[in-house]
Amino acid sequence: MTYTHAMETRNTLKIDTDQDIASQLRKVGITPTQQRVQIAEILFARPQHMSADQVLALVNRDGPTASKATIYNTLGLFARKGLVREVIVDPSKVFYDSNTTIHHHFFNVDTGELTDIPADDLILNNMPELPPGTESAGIDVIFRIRSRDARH
Amino acid sequence: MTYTHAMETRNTLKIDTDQDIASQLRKVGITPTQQRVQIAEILFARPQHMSADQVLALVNRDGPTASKATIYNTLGLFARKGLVREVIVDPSKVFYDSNTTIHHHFFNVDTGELTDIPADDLILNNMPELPPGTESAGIDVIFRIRSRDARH
DNA sequence: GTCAGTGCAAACCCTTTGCAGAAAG
DNA sequence: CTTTCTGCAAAGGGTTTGCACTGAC
Repeated sequence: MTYTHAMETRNTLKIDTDQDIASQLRKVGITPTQQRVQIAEILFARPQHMSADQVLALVNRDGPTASKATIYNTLGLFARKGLVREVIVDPSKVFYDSNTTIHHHFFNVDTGELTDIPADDLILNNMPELPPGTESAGIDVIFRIRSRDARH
Repeated sequence: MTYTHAMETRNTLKIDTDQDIASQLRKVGITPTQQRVQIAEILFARPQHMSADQVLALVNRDGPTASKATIYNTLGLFARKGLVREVIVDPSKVFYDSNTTIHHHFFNVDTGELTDIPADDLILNNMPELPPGTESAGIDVIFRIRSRDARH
């Protein structure tokens, strides 16, 4: 995923990039439809955290391109294939994180803002043994923070 | 909160215990109504993780005692007052943890089961600096696990 | 042409809300 | 008596579903 925001400015490059994305999707066993490519384009423009709603809004910024159902289907599919990471910190909505390298999060409970903590900024020692018959499906470390001036 | 499950068997003790709970609630600035005491009784019988739904079912096990709205109001109030900890691991519902000592969680994504990890079983080093203008509101560490035989 | 993917709207489910009645002090 | 709390039922809001249509290959 070497696609960058700057590429969007030139059409020929955009087409090339779409082809790149298409082959990336094929590589993980995803049929690259128009909608999926467009959603991937938005998500992988840079490492970011987006809700389904935000993806929907961006995809349809210049006229309707994908429906709500397709957004949810695609995000779920991408998550299952490991292209994005679901971040569950806010009971009201799921965030999709296009940064799939190991890292942690600050979550501002006042603003709903989610920001990254590089993996090596935090070290986990004495890792607990997993319960018998289970295997790891990921570790989430969330630092919940509050804006210092916020009312309680 | 020294209330234990065994106490429920004797009525006189139950009454005493209700008074205990009432004063505990007053201590943190909560008016001890019938419903709140009953909810507290259930939650603090032992350290446990319950969804609003589960609390509702238990409270009303022997006839209706509290409504859904009251359950949500009370759980939210208890959380604000620090009597329970909200655990956000499942996008579909919030868990309320009556163990407020520092600890972490296993979350089995297949079964929805939530289990404790004692704080000292895991050590966090190199803690990141909080973003300027913010203060901590808690740290959540969740080990997501899968039952080893589960289909993917 | 076939099968997978998409769109639409309705259904779902947990949670919140508005407001009248009940309880706490 | 006053203020806070509770109950009911309806509304809210993110997510899922059912099914006919469309697009990928």
